[in-house]
Amino acid sequence: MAAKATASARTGAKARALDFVKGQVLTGAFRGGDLISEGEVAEALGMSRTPVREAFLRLEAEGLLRLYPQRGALVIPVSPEEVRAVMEARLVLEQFAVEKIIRRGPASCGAIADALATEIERQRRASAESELPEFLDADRAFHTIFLDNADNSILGGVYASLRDRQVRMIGESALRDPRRIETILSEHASIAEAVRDGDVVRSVTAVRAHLTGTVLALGLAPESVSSFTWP
Amino acid sequence: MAAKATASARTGAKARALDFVKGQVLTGAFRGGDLISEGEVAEALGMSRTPVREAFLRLEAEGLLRLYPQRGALVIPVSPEEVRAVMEARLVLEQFAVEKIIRRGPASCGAIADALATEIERQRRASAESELPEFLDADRAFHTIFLDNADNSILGGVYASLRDRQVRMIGESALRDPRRIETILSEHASIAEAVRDGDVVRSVTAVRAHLTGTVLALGLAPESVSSFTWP
DNA sequence: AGACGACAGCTTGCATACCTTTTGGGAGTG
DNA sequence: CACTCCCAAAAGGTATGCAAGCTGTCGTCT
Repeated sequence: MAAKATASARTGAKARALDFVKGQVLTGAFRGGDLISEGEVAEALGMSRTPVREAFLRLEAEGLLRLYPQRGALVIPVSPEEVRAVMEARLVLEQFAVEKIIRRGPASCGAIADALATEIERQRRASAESELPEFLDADRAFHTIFLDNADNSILGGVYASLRDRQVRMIGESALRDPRRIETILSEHASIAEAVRDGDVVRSVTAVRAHLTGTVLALGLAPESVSSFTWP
Repeated sequence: MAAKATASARTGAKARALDFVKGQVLTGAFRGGDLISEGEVAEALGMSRTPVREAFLRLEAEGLLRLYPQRGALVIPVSPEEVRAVMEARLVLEQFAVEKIIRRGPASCGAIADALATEIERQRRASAESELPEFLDADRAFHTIFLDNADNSILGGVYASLRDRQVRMIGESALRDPRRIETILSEHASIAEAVRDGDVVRSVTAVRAHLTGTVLALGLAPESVSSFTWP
């Protein structure tokens, strides 16, 4: 549900307001701690407060804003605690999804591995051409594959909102280091390989290692993100 | 700080609308498949459409309604697939929480076990007096203890919304059988005991068994709810 | 100088009015 | 008899107006 950026004109003012505010928050144009008002955004977009109001409400439910009565909308500042919680949640969900997919049998493993390989290739190309947005989108797609194929729309929806938040808190900061990009590609490849082999333990381990790497790149203590310890 | 005796009146119309619609959906007064309109609810509550609209929006985000443009709000019918997804998600989250809590050490295990025991006692009393709402509330409290103590507000929030949905889909149907109540109490006791002992494997196993029991009581195939298979 | 209080400006909360879209039924036609 | 077209009723989408609440400030009193 996150990627409908360009469908603005046709889909009513509400969607436009939602995309706009969400975009501003995710890209950091609205910074954490900022207090924004409905009228402000409404005027900027040339619409009335009503659609903006609905967008605010939605974003509050998604955890990006906090609405203070009669005061305004606070862009929730990213706390280290929230980063930790998001990464931990991602770990739990991805671990679940990977294991479930693999246990479904070798047939589907192949298909998934193919999909993963496609995204890795896209990411490699983006990396070579220094297309950061494309790289990030491919990264998102890569990880989304698991949850999209885990046959659980509820957890899939939760995961999507997690990714939104993570994009915001991490941004490109963790990718400043070119070596990090290489590492990501390599870890992704390991995951895809383990999935293709249908090896549950290796796949889960690879996912854990990858996310732990991200946690480290964010400057957090790896122990802070506990989860299932595995056989 | 002031008393909230007049809570329903003091809190705005938005909250009243939200409580009303949510209540109607959860209790089944609005049935799955019903198409309700803003004006309808607004008139019933003696307020304008605006607060009702906001309530609808919120409930859509929570997964209870689906808004069709220019048509109305559909009360999402409970599909077997959704029941399965909810139970699977609960399993994933509770398993995560229990394991994390126990790994924190014996000290906190004791405190948690005490809290669990309190709720079990409340449930036992409610059962003896045939206070079904009280029983359900204690059940909710029992399970919520895990997620509330797992130090992950994000997953905690997800879990809370899951419980809401489950209440709606299950209702009291699964409790028609008095033997089921006995089973629940016994399974809860097993969980609390394993937690007190700080035994990870036994605790997780007990949680799995309990939720699997619920799945069975709902008439679903137990294999349909896959999750981590454990050592 | 410091503290207290009233006021001005901004914000949201809710109501109301108007516009657009959807849809269901009825008249007319093949 | 079935199909199509058209229109009117109804619902949501958006805009706007007004009331109420919170903040910060400025002036006055002690």
